[in-house]
Amino acid sequence: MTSEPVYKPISLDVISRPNPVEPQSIPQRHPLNGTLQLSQASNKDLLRLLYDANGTLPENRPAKRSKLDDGKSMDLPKLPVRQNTKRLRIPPTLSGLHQPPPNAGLLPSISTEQPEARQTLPLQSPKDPATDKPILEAAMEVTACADPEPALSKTGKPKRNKWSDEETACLLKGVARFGVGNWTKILNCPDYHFLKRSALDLKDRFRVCCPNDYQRSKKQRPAPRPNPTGPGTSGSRPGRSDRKSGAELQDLGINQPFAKVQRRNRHEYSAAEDAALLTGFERHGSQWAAIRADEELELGHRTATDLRDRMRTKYPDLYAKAGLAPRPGVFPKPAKRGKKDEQPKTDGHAEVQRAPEHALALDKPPLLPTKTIEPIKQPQSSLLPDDDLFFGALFDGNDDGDDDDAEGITLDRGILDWPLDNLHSKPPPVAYEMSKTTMTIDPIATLNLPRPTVPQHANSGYSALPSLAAITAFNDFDMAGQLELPSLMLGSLESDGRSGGHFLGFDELLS
DNA sequence: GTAGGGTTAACC
DNA sequence: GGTTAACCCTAC
Repeated sequence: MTSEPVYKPISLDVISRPNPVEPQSIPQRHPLNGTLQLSQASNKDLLRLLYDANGTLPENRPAKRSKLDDGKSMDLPKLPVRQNTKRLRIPPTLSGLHQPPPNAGLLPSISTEQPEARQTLPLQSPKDPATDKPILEAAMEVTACADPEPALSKTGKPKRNKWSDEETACLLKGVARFGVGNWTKILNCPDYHFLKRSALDLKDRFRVCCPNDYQRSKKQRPAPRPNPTGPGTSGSRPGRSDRKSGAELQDLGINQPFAKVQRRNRHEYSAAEDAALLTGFERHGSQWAAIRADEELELGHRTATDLRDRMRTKYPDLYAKAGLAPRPGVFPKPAKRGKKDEQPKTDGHAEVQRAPEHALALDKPPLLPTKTIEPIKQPQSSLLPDDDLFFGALFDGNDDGDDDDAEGITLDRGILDWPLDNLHSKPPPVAYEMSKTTMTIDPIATLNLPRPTVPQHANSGYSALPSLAAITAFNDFDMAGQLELPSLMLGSLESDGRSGGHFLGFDELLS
């Protein structure tokens, strides 16, 4: 009887042992509740779980951007994203601060008020040799100039923000550089500085300063520069007009007539065009190019996008019935000043213009899957107070001056100490509690997830999240009471890159 | 080519 | 200054 030599493990064996946290071919079990987890799962596997409890992936997934509303699921409120605006870049260490933290109930409410520290600046400060003022004081003046608090008049209304000569000079230089009509470019150009102006403000100001140039840009014909000897041209009120003379423009280095930004002239739609568009829409659906190419309709002078826009504007109900998203329009528009009681017209469906009854025979089945859109989904409103459904101002880099109350959120430094000071306080028993000043959210309770069967952590009072397998094991639970996984986790299941999400790897998700 | 959404002119 | 709608940009 020969005995095998005893194998002694070497360090290489230890190194080569499978990493317990990496995906393996052997099905792993949940470390807490022992639930079998999927191995080597792909995003497709995950989609199967999410779409169908039986594990079948629907072949007809929703088309791009056309969300199926099965009435069983609800959407989390999405952050409005504005294109062409510079979104604030959040440092990696701060990313996620705009999302509810895992234990939001432990954190104090976030105040939008200015920190008190700003009012308790040290009195002594080194002096700026240029101005002989304390540097801090000078800095505060600059800050106040760049972002002034809206001064209130006696009537309580914000005072008119008069244009300074410097602002006007910036505007005129910008117009000379970018052309009449490129107001946003001028506004966003770092070379020019404006005090809480919108692109509309720039246009209005230019119309005041250079009415002839503004009108000429509309008519697309050159005109001689106005009298360079004095302000105001034809019909101006001497002494009061802000019109800029040729000499003043030349002082700013503007010697050439203002260029006009390339933009097609507007053409009103005639009744015949609208009728043809409706006919084309009935005939071709949202194939705008086909409508345009339909010679019988005589809409070839409009672009496909023009036709889409007109349909969307003129007949939003028909447009929506075709499964197309309505024009965002007024969202996120700030509430009107002094008309807070009025219901803002935000959804575009409550007051849509009706198409002529004769225009479309809607008794026939629609060309595209119909989609009923509820103005407000009640479960959403139970998640967050109405006031908090608007997040746009956080990322709105284009302050047009109307968002006077849209101050940036200031995090109190004490926010980091608060959880430690309240470590032993119990979480709120309900999903959220809201008073006039504070709101706390327990995201776990809010998600209404199935209760896990695992034992709770000793002394912690909190339960571990159930495994994904445990969640998806519910085949017959009431979907109406559940939430879709938040888009922050899954990126976008619609492959809509605009949402900025991405598919998380399965191991990422489990982690 | 289409959809979503931003920009701008015109009007009040 | 607010509203509306035509025009425009860009991701997909």
